[in-house]
Amino acid sequence: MKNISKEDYLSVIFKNQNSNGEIKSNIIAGKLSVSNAAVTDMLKKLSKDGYIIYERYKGIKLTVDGENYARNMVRRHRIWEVFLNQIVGMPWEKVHEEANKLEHSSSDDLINRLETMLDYPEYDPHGDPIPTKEGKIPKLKKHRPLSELKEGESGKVIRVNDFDEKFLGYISELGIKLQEKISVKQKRAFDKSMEVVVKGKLWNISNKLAQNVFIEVK
Amino acid sequence: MKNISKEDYLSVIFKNQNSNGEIKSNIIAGKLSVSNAAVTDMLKKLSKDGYIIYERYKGIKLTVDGENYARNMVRRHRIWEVFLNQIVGMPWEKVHEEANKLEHSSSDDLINRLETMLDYPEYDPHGDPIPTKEGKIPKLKKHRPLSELKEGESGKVIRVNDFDEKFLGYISELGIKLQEKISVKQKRAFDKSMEVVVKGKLWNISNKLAQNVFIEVK
DNA sequence: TTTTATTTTTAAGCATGCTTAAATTATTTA
DNA sequence: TAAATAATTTAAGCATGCTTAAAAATAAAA
Repeated sequence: MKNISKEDYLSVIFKNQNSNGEIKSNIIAGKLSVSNAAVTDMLKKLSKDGYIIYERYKGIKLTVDGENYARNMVRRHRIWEVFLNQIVGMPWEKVHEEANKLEHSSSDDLINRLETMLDYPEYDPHGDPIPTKEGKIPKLKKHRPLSELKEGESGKVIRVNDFDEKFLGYISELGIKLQEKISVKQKRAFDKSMEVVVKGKLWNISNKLAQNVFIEVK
Repeated sequence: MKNISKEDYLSVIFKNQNSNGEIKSNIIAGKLSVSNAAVTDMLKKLSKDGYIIYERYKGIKLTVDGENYARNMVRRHRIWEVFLNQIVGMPWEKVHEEANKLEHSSSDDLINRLETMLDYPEYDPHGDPIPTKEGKIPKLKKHRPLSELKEGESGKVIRVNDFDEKFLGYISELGIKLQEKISVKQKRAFDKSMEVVVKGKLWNISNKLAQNVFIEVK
């Protein structure tokens, strides 16, 4: 019950690193809602612990140890999400926050038991891939944000961003869920909103919403 | 993720208060493996927060608020234990430690969902009663420690102490579990050890062990 | 290239929860 | 009841993880 903060920092670095495996301390502060000073503090500790390569004013990069630790945290989080959703019956908009707490407080043994019970799921309730015990991460099918679909195009929801409970609650009301088909009827240039059909119903959705729903590319 | 220590202190006070609802700071330090000074520190905080009545060098007593908080922690702990044991299939000697972590990291909503799923269990895997949402605590049937049974007596196991994983692992090897029948064949005065029969097998057990297994009184 | 703006770090400080050592109060025992 | 013992509290200090304000380094714009 000691490394909650460290674990959160490592997760954020892992999930937000760019294609070169780098991240700005800025981003970390934003995602964790702490000051930049707090980030600098923690970077020093993580560096001393051997989890990141860090040089002041320069880049931040996970070491192999850090990558392993972080990937395991992501694994723990997503397995809890599947468990809460499928076994406990908790709605998908609630599982993220609950898993955020549980991920720090469970043994690897428990996580592995849950995984076995769930028959080794590859994706969490939001469509994010679950790293295996060995560190493999299932590939996501090719996808693009709903916001980039053109008028007349349609496709299946393959992933949604899980950053905000209210966002997820809202799209649930529209009938949007994984594997659901969505068709774009009309796009309005001036505010980038769009009219879409879900389960036969027509909805007007904002660009911000559409940016956070991802459609499988056929 | 803030009140882990406070929650632990309240639980310990709740579970170890005497019949007048009092407890010595001594006991708390022992149960939590911290110094007496740490206990004094925390008592001041708990008092300031309105969870206990506390006067230096005098007694320690839970307020109504403190009692409610503590009882709910015990509820959370024991519901997790049942869940881990029955749904996840974790052996009883492991659930206590795991629940010790999870109890601080779950919403009341999750606890209530688990409880519903389990169909409102009254006892945890060690035979301890689970307080209801409303704060009612199921009555334990009358029982006494196995160590107090006389030669020739027998009865069913109704509760075991869960303080030590190794103890539980050991008695599992002897076939001791809830509802199991135990007969006392012989008692040795010099070290208070006893010979007992469990599932047709004869075992020699120490007084210390026998003090932590409780037998239903007919 | 120099100025301006942004990002990052340092410095000082705070709350939490722990430690050991010394002092104080309560309880036993002679 | 007085002395010895046990329990409890105070004092000083430490690590963690955060804050704001000021300083330093980097990146962007003129």
